[in-house]
Amino acid sequence: MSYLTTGEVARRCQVSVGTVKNWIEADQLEAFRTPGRHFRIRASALRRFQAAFGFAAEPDEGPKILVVDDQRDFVDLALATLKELLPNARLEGACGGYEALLRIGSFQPHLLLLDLRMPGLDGFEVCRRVKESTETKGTRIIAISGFTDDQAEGMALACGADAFVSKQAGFGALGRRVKALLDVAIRRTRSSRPRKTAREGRR
Amino acid sequence: MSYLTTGEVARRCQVSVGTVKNWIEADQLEAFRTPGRHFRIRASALRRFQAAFGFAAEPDEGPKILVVDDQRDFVDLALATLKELLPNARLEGACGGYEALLRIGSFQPHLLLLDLRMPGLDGFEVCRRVKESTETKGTRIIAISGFTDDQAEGMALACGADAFVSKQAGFGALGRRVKALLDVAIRRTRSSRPRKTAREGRR
DNA sequence: ATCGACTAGGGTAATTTGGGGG
DNA sequence: TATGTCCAAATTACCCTAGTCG
Repeated sequence: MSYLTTGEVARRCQVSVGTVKNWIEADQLEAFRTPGRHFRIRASALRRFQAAFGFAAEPDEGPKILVVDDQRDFVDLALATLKELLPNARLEGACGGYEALLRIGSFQPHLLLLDLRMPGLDGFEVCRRVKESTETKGTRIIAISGFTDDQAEGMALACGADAFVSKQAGFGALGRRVKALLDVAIRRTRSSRPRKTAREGRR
Repeated sequence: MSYLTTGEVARRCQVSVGTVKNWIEADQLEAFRTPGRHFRIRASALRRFQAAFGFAAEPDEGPKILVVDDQRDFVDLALATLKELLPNARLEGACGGYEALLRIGSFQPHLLLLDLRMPGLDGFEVCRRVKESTETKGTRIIAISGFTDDQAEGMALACGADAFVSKQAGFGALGRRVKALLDVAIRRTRSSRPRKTAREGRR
């Protein structure tokens, strides 16, 4: 959360990396360098920059959270509970791994609550795929398991999960994890400008 | 797609860039500037503008087609070929079943060209899931197989595919199928001519 | 020490700006 | 009044290789 690279700034401002470097060289954006001459930008410096140039972020509509479990009961329960904990969050649910992938694409959540043990496409695989795709790799993932299963935790983290919580820990613990990770997930942009835009402008 | 340039707005509204700048200067369209004084328009601001001035909210964008195969070679080939057959279609590709599900969610194509034989998550399963979800069940699917495999055709149709084409039939046959199904998937496709700036980025 | 992912730096191409005038 | 067009200069995007990060 504290220091950003030029690429991360570029994604947030929807601009190329070279442009960010121009801004830095023109002293419009404050930055310092690592010993290897790579730039680092403080989050506070970026906020000042954005404020100065009207690069206001989208009116924040609140974080998006997707709950995934093969049991619809648990999904409903989690959605209801989270709605109280995070009144301005946008919540959706998916039942099973296949539906999860489809919905991740359409909903583009900041955070995923992902049950590991699901028939068919399980949480480990979902985790791997989400972190593999450049479009969705910024999505934070909290892996959930109903078992006290040390192996599950290790495997989930190996698949790219950002945290692991057992269902036995209760929603209090889960909620705290969610809040902690949301701070990171919102900042870490999911770049939505992969295209070489503007040239293929047709219609 | 949160920030747009003047050129992108101009294309969407079918006016020239200068006109867009006039709108901005007249405070009819909200915008901010990059440090280099280039304008950026928030997508939400453009929506407000279009609503306020009764701008047609771009009904005619052309069909969206997603090509799915585990071999990137085939995906590239299909995209290049379809680009000629359907100049105003928006084309994207996905490599493998998992990436396909994610991209179906985000791209929301009208039509899917789906290879059946893929390692991991195969085309049959993708087919089933797409037709199962209420959000995506309207997506038309052309199943593709490299084998002359009568079983594949029957299985694909059982999984919900709308058509089956063997790779041996060639792109001509595939293209005809695509056009036929697109008419069903989209009611009308108004062809709008790009202005004289039709330019291909090649190098 | 290896490895993948990312960055710096530069050179070039493409787009945008702003103004003046159809 | 609103919009389309022409222009030079500025800004931004894209491409490459060597080097850094973790």
